[in-house]
Amino acid sequence: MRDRILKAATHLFAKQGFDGTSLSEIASAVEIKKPSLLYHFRSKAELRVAVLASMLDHFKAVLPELLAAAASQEQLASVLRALVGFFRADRDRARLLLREALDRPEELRGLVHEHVTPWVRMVEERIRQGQADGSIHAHADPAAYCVHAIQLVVGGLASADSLGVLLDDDPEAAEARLTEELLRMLHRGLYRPGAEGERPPGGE
Amino acid sequence: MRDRILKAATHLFAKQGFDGTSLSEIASAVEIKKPSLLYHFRSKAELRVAVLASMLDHFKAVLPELLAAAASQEQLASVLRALVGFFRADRDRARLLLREALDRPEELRGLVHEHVTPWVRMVEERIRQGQADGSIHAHADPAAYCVHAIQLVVGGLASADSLGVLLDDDPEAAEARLTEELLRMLHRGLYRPGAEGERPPGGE
DNA sequence: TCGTGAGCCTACCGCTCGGTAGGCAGCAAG
DNA sequence: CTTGCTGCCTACCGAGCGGTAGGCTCACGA
Repeated sequence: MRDRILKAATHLFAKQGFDGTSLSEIASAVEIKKPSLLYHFRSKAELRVAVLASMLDHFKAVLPELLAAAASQEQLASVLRALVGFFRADRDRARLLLREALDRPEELRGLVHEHVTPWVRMVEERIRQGQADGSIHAHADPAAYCVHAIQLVVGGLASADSLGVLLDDDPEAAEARLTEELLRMLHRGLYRPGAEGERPPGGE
Repeated sequence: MRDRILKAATHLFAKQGFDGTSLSEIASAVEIKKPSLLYHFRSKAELRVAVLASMLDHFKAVLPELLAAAASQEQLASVLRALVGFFRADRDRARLLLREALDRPEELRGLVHEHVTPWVRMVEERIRQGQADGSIHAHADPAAYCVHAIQLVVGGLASADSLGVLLDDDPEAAEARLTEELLRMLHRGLYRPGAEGERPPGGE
C-alpha cells in the first residue's frame, strides 16, 4: 500500500502540483481514507520528501549506465539518449522535477549538486577530449552545454503538451519528431561536421 | 492600485504558484486588505486571467520587433536575442509561463496557437531559405527547432537558480555564461560553419 | 448642502485543508 | 483465550481559504 500511495502521489503532484493536491485526493486515488494515508506517511511534507526520494532512487539506479555511456569511447549521443530514456520512461519525472525547480529552487540546488554534478563533470571531460582532437567545436562551453542539454530534455518532455501545437502533427507524432530533432540539435550543437564517424542520430 | 495588485500578483504567482499564493498575501504585498483587493478583481480566477493577459500584452508589444527581426536579412541570432531579451527583462515571465504549461496545458495550448504560431511560421520560412541557399543544415527540422529554442530560452531562465550550481561561477556570472552558450548553441544547432558571414555571437 | 460613487475597512460566512483521537476487525504469538 | 500489533475507519479539531455584507470616509458635481 505504501508504494501505491507513493505512486499515486507522484502522479498527482506532477499533474497538479503539491499545493494543488489534497491528501484526501491522493487517498481516494488508492481507495482509502485520509487518516489511513497519514498512518503510512506522518504528514504531507513527509510524503513529498518520500516522492522525491523515490524518484531520486530511480535516477541513482540508472546513473551507472549514464556514467558508463559517458566514459566509453562511443559518441556522446548515447549519453543523451539514455537521459531522454530515463525521463520518457515516466513523464511524471520531468514534470515533478520542473515543479521542484520552480517551487523549491534552493532545495533542488542541493540535490543537483550532489547527484548530477559527477555525471556532468564526466561529460565535460569527454567534451574537452573531443575539443582536443578537433571533433568538437572549440568554442563550446562544456559545462553550460550540459546544463542546456538537461534543460532541453526535462523541459521538452514536460511542456510538450503545450508547445506541440506549433507542429501540425498529432500529439504522438509531434513528440517523436521533437525528440528526434532534439537529439540532432544537441549533436549539431557540439560536433563539427564530418569528424571521425560522429553522425547525427536521425540520419540525413 | 489595480496595476500594483497585478504586478504583485504576477510576482507571487510566478514565485509560489497560483495555488500556493493566497489573496491575503497579495493584498498585504500592496498594503491593503483582502476585501479591498476583491473590489478590484471579482475573484482569484479573474485575477489569474488578468495576470496572464497582462503578460500576453507585453509579448504582443514586442511581437512586431520579433517578426521584423525574423523577416529581415539579418541572421536569425537577432531573433533569438530578442526572445531572450523579452524574458530576461522580467524573470517572472518565464516562471509564469512554465507554471502555466504545467498547470493548465490545454489553456496555454490555445494561447500558444494563437499568438506564437505566426512568429514560428516566419522563422520556419527563414530557416527553409537558409537550407535552400546552403547556409543551414539540410537535416534540421525548422518547426521542431523553433520549439526547442523557445523551451531553452524559457526553461533556461526559469530553472537557472537550480541548475546554475553545475557551473562553479557565482550565480550572476553563471547566468551570463549560460545565456552566451545558449545563443552559440542555438547558432551551431542551425548554421553550417563558415557560411556567408554567419558568425556565432560570442566570437571565437 | 446634499447625494453619490469610489475605495477601503471590519466582521463574518461556509468550506476545505492538514492533522488528531480513539475505536474496531483481523491475525499472529504466548 | 488473551495480548498486542497492523491497518483501516468515523468523528472531530483549529486554521486558513475564497468570498460576501455592510458600513465608513472622502472627493466631487448638482
